[in-house]
Amino acid sequence: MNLKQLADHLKLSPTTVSRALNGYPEVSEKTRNRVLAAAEANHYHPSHHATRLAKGKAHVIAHVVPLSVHTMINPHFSDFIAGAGLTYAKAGYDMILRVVMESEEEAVYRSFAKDGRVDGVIVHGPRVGDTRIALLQDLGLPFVVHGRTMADDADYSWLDVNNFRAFERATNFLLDLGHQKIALVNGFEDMVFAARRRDGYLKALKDAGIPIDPEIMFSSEMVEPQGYQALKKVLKQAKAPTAILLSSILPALGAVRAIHEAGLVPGKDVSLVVFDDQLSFLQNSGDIPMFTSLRSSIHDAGTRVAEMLLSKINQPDSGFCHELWEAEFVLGSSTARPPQA
Amino acid sequence: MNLKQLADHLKLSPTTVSRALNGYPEVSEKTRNRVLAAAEANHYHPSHHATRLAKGKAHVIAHVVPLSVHTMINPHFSDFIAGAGLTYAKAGYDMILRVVMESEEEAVYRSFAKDGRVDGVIVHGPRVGDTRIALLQDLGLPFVVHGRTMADDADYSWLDVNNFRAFERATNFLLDLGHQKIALVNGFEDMVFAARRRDGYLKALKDAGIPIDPEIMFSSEMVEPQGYQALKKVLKQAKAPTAILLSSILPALGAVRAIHEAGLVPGKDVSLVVFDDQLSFLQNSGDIPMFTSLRSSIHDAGTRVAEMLLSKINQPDSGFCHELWEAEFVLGSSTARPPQA
DNA sequence: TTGGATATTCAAAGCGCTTTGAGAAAAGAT
DNA sequence: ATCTTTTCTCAAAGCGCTTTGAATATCCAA
Repeated sequence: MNLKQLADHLKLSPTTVSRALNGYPEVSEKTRNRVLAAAEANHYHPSHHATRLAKGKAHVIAHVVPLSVHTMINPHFSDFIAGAGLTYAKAGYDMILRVVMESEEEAVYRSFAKDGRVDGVIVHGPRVGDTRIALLQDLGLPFVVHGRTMADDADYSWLDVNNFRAFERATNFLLDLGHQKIALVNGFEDMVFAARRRDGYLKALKDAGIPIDPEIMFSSEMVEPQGYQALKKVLKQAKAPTAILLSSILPALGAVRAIHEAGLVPGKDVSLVVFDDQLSFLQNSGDIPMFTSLRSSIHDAGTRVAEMLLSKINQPDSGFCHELWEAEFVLGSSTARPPQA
Repeated sequence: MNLKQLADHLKLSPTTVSRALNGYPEVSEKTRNRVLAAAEANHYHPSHHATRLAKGKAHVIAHVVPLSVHTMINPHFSDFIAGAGLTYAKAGYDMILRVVMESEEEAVYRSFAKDGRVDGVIVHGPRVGDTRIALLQDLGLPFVVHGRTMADDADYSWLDVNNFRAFERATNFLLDLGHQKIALVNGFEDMVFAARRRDGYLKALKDAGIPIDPEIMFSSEMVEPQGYQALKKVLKQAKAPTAILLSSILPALGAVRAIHEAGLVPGKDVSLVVFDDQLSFLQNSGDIPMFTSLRSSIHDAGTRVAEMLLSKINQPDSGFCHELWEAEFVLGSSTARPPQA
């Protein structure tokens, strides 16, 4: 059943029926109720594509997910999506997830900008020297970035966590406890967030006059085995680090595993500080959480980024919006003074 | 630039341009090349909604993700999506992810069926007594189920892992090693896959004449703390289980943590067998994998389910397709004979 | 040279909705 | 009772594409 048929059935014009359905004021209450009832009774649902074509708006947001060599979706991503997706759904928007090879990403954005299938996109995980932002600005497709570039972040909207500060702070905390040798288990440092975290860590070390040791700095995919392998390597060193800074709970779990296997106790022999995205499936909570951490909800970030994009779409002329969230410091049971201090 | 403008610019009719672009034979090579070149040069991208309206097909698949009270997306889901999403993208389909509250799920399916916005849907995580399948059959919306119901699975397409067999086998393996007391850390048992796993476990115990002990059977969200808490509880029992069967690597990591904390060694004092979905961010691999497991790639399942749905959409009259995958048994280092055997 | 077959191109009618501009009906003012 | 207003309803023109059926060009054999 389409609009015309419904109109015929009601002996009304399509115009009136359309208006009644869409809540326009120039239709009497009596007629509106008749229309609404008939629509309900006949299971009438307006054709999505016809509506979109006529209105010129897609009511769709796209998340383009470039698959790297790993053919994986970052697990942090699923919580981000949960937050964003719920926001879209509430606002009557659909979310399309486009999984593409990295090489096709640009073409996808180009077609999105031209074919009107989406109203805007979210840019995930900006890399150092990322070209996507310039491209999107060029194309005029509304977007919000989760994260930001290393510089020039004034002329687009973004939401980011203060990664530099978080890691600087975490490092200082460990230094204050007396740790002198602190390892870093970081994500890929071509990602801006990881680069900033490294810089925060280096800044704190430098301020404390502690030399940098590349042997205890790791940078790769933030997964469980990453932490395991890094700790395996580090713990066998002559003068092993007494503290480890980790970029995610996932490698932290691997680190704990390696520490246990070495017959050591985390939070006693080796201190751990973790950046905690509050992944729903890896809660670090309780009265005394397992890990001392810097905490910032990636789920909430998803929600907020989605809101920012929707408001940008609905008020295209509003300025750029920037939010820099500070991670919350949470004392857990994974940190202590270094053993012989 | 739209089709008409492009046609005007080429001094051709929209008909011819459309045909040239879509590869119809009744247009000369010369003209086709002219059209293609002009489209390229002018960055012409056909309007998505206009195309869909005219063609009557959406070229979109929806995954409806009901959020339970937990407001989380199951992490297993992200790997499934990666596989499915890539398949859609290759076939020129879009994937929309609709995150909804459980209560709205039915309304969403109804509108999808009527408004033509999607060509088909994937049903995730069927529950015992699930009503979605009957609804979709009723609505005539093409769908494929990842998993299946407890009975009546002949009249719809599905892909499932033989969960019963996998857990029966895992239990038997532990029994053969000499374990007499085997705990089960399972997912929510209103989910069909979890119910089947439990049944396989119970069957093996029953065949071996071992009494069932509800005190060592757990059923909840498959996350890291689940395994931790279950093991905490179990290890303090007078006659603690010597082996644990776990439904996912996530709780298995929690279990390892609890075992370590108790001063015991996994794979020696306590044996673990895990169902391994081969989550990309929690690889259980290597020469000797950490966990003895039953392995079945959820990523591959996503790929295959997507293929099944696409072929169903393109050949609506083909029959139902059923695939039951057997999990692969992988011997790791988390199992041994029980301590004093 | 011509008739018929074949290869190309086109005008026009959808697809199902929204929206503009007008007209008819009802209500209020004089 | 007449003239404005205000309410309500409608016909028709899009939105940008595809597709049908017809028309024109081109080709070949007779």
